[in-house]
Amino acid sequence: MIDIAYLRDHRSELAASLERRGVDVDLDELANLDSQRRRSRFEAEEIRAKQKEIGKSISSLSGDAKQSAIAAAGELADRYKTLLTSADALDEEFNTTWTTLPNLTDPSAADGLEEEDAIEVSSHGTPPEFAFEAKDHVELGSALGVLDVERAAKVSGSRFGFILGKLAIVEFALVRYTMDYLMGHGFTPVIPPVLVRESALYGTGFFPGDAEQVYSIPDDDLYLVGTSEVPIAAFHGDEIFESSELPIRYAGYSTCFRREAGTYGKDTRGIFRVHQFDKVEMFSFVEPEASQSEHDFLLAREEELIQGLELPYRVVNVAAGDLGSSAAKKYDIEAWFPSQNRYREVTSTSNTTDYQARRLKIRYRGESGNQFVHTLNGTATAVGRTLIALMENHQLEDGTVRIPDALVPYTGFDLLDR
RNA sequence: GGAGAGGUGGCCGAGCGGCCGAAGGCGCUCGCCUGCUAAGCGAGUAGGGGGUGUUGAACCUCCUCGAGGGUUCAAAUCCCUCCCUCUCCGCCA
Repeated sequence: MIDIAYLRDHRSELAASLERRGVDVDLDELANLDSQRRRSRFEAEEIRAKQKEIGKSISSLSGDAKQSAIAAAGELADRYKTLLTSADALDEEFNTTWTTLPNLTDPSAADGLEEEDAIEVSSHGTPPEFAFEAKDHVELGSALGVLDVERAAKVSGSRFGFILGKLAIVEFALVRYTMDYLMGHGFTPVIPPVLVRESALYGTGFFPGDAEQVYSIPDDDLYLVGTSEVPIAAFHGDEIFESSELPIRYAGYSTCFRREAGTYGKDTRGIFRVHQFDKVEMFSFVEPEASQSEHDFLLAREEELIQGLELPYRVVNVAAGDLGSSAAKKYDIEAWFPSQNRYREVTSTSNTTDYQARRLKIRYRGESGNQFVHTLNGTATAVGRTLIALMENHQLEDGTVRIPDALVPYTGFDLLDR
């Protein structure tokens, strides 16, 4: 959630940010509501202070004086209760709207509302030219017996896959490759819970906005996370760091679950868009002054990781209207997918500034008192899509796949074959 | 799943209707002292909201002793519900 100071003192800046995202909110009305709720709370507190003052004197009084003090305090207590109720109601009314507002938009985020409005920042490598009829990952994987989406449909429905044999080993290799690399850059590996309480999703900004994308376990009031960003961010909820402890960086490995509501008919082939996949996610807690450089740092890690896999890719600056509620700025890395003849997202890194920290109450002791940290996240390796990119880009004429040198120490083989 | 115990400040731990946002200890910070270190002495040390106000001073006030309700003029203290932790038993990767 955004600092309320923007509503009170920098309203035009806030309005401009919301407009860039295509969000329509009546800020004047919100500001009125804000001052109303503050006035209401002030009135309630004044009454309460009087009530407490009389209350304190009661034990030292006796007789009629005592009785009339109790009566007076009782009357004030009733008034307080009424005033408090309306102050609470106003707070709730205000928060209902305020917490749905997306983060302030970084001025350097690309303009536009759609995915297509993203601006290419750079590109690396060149798409492969095949001297033969290239296959897509489903054909390659099925023929090698390492990928089975048909039986997955039988067992679990559409948008699932079985990963088998050597391809499963490639997953483990990718994860270990990624972890080794990130540990060398100060990240602590984490395997977080994938079932979380509602508060973790609310705190990270996925609730209430994106609730329809999240699997729920109603019997136990738990939710399956769509990314380990959720449990890792919430890991330090309600904590106050010493500034000497920052930055703190985690590399979380988890399965991710996504309902993919509203994507019917989109990316239906293979395991490009599935309900369940594994991912290594970077997550940083930093001081506010450091968040921009940290964002660059995370992007650099993503680039080095994908370069190590010898995949052609480009980096795009995501458009303001496509950022999601918590990101102020976001870069996507899009790898080349030969079967689609275009670049598609494989990783993404967001600077969520203090948006999640404010919701989760994650602070640090700064020189001017406690303030909110900034949080950032970035995909290190999204296993499913990376497996596809590896297969499709490094396929050989006989339907086998070359394993890039960086992975061979982890796979123990240099060719994905039967 | 069954039986019991308990959740208080960074940590340990007292308090069981008002003088308690909370004794004491540890830790930490600052200062003093001892020519290092250890020890010692003094002071400080929870978070958040609102108001007056400065612009990164101060003051006033409210809330918070697991969470949410309730009783009372007054709740860390009494009552209810929930959550969590620990111990024992059972089951289990």
